[in-house]
Amino acid sequence: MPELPEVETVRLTLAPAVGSRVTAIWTSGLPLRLNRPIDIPALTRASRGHTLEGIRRLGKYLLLDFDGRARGTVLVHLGMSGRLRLGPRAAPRADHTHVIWRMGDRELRFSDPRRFGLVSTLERGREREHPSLAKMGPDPLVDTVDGACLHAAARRSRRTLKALLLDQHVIAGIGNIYASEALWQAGIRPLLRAHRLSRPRADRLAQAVREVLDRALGHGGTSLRDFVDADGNAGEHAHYLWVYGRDGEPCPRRGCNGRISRVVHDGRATFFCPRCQHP
DNA sequence: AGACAAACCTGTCTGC
DNA sequence: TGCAGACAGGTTTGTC
Repeated sequence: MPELPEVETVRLTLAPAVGSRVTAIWTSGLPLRLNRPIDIPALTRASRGHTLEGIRRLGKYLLLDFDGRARGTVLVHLGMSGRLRLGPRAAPRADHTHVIWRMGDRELRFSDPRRFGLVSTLERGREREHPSLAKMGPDPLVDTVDGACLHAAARRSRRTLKALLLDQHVIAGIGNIYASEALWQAGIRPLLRAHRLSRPRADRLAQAVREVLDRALGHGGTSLRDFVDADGNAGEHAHYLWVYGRDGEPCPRRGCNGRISRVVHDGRATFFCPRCQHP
């Protein structure tokens, strides 16, 4: 489900929880990503009895920073179907709820039907020692992801550009939807070999990545099915997608009379216009 | 190195 | 109406 704009939308809508103290924790006991159980003692140490001081995002990961001697951070990844919701304690519990942080008369709840998500803990200042974050690349909304940086990564890779964009070690936060969208905006074929990307086209692609993510964030993210923000609202960006999920439809680029194609690459649906996206 | 498939799991949609 | 199969925003692991 969630790529960078969706995760950032969750982060922004979770802001009202900042300043709240966790009074109790509940977990389902079911394992999440990789069949790994949640480390309940570590989660308790990091958050119970502590006040949520702030929420950060690194790529598709959220980091919930708590105060107290432990200065613990709870790491959350939403996987494909994960949700973080903030609501009244009395609200009915959604199916597949796995973690609840009680905060006075409100609760922060993590639910995830497919259980591809992650809830873990780490020590503040040691983010980069966590295996999930250790090799994470720059984040386009926070760090500089420009043509120079993209070109440098591309020139030493013989993979396709789509695969490069999806590699979180290269750029953090792009997923399957926005990889196709950014390549369409830049007018570049997804299956072009990365090392053949010229510097001017790298500039265009870097610009496209930023614009695509910004635009989606402005719409509160893309809800194809599952995604909702912390208040339970769906994002609007699905109405504005140019190519993702639109195979057979006319290319939306002005003056282009092509039709959107769908191919499967690396086992994932990839959408592009064969007419205006050049190899 | 990188392509590919399978694995993790549930829900939804399609076609018969 | 039921059932089988395909497919889904992600990441990890293993094989070739």
